[in-house]
Amino acid sequence: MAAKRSGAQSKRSQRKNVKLPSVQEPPLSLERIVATAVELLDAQGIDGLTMRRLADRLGAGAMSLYWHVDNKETVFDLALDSVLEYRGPQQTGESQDWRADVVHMLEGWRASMLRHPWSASLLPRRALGPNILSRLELLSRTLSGAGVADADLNAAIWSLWNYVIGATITRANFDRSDDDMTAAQQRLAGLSEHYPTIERSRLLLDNDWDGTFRKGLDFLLDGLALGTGRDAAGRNP
Amino acid sequence: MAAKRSGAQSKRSQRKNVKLPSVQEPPLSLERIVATAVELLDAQGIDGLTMRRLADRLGAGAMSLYWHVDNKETVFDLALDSVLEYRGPQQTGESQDWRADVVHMLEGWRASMLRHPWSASLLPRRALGPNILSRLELLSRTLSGAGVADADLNAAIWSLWNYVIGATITRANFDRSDDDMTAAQQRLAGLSEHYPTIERSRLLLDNDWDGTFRKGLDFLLDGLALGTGRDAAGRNP
DNA sequence: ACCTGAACACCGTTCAAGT
DNA sequence: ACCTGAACACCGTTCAAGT
Repeated sequence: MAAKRSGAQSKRSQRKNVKLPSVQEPPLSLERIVATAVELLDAQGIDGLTMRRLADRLGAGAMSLYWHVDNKETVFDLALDSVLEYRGPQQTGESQDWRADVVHMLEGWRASMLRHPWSASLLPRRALGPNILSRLELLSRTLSGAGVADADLNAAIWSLWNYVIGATITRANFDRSDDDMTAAQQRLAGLSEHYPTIERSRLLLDNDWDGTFRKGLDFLLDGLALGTGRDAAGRNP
Repeated sequence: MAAKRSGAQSKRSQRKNVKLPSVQEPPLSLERIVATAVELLDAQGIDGLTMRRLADRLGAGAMSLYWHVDNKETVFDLALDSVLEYRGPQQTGESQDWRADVVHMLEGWRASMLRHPWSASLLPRRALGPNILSRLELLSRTLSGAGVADADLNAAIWSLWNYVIGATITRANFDRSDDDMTAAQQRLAGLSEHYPTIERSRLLLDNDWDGTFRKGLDFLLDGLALGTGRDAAGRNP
């Protein structure tokens, strides 16, 4: 092994030694790259994904990835889409409970993203892949079938999108820095004259994330259901 | 269009020369650092903020910042909070239109973040600063005064939070890569057998962002208002 | 067709040193 | 008290070169 004599300890050469020659890696492929990228993201977070580190984990030379992939952005795109995998609604027949269908799909979507906490923050800044498009299509069809007026349809879909995205990003991030939250609440205790209401309701200590997600979703769906009966213009202030 | 595409020429030495000796910079201070960081973020986006670049723009040596600031994270925290500045509700007296108050505050919040498109994505992953806490406190008080039951209060607040965060992050990011959206819609055109509903409703071409934001917010507030009259448990499926 | 190391132009941060 | 350059351990990506 070419000991590179780097300035500090020979951590690098040690790493090289660990790669046993008997365990011969399968050849690189897009699938392996993407799967390993997801592993790395799950383990180290969004800043932990490094082209060099990824190649290392694949047992490949640092620059080999660039034959399979244009750049790092592409790796993010592929990893994200692979994690949002969605195989349509379970039953093809007509469901009579549109609301349950919507809740089911959105909770599943949220769960997928929480399994890979880096994914939610990534989603809004990438182009929409086929998997999220499928979810949007299902949402659209379900709401339309439930009686949401055409003029309201896009706003309805985006409002659900916004809600899910916002909830999941918030949860995924607070999850990682949990003490931030309790620290914030404790700071609040000292400032109860400034923030008496959220201090009293213990807003920042509420960690029934699933329940709160569902409850807020119900508010939103209540509002959507309200509109289904009547003309879209006829809402009274 | 500033020439972003500098091949390998003497950009660095040129930059140094530009710093005229006659213009003598005021001394470094937290305020100047934060203000310049916001400028830089506005101009170059979240990846454009670099400790070295920031110091350069301040006319200071690269490492001078570290005397005023612990690390880059701190710069982000301070820049974010400075952008969310909030001076409470306009009038101290009781308002009789809680709904207008909520809409007003949330639209202002969103507008602040859209003026600094990097801020929305940053917000959920940082500790909550005093400015957002003020907004949450106001929200809490207003909803409570409007008759939202204590048991529903936190879910109500978080649902509005989620909605605003999700909407603003989505908008800020689609804004920056506008062609992604039309590209996606054009891809859709070729795949109309897969996504007929969102193809028909032109979901991805709807760029009345403000109107859609308001409409979805109204759905959510409709749902919240629904719950105010009666017991929280008495919602029929 | 597939993989590689060297090299370039960057990063954030530490540290000893300057005024 | 405030600022600095050199240095370290990293980055993403290009390129010429290897098989």
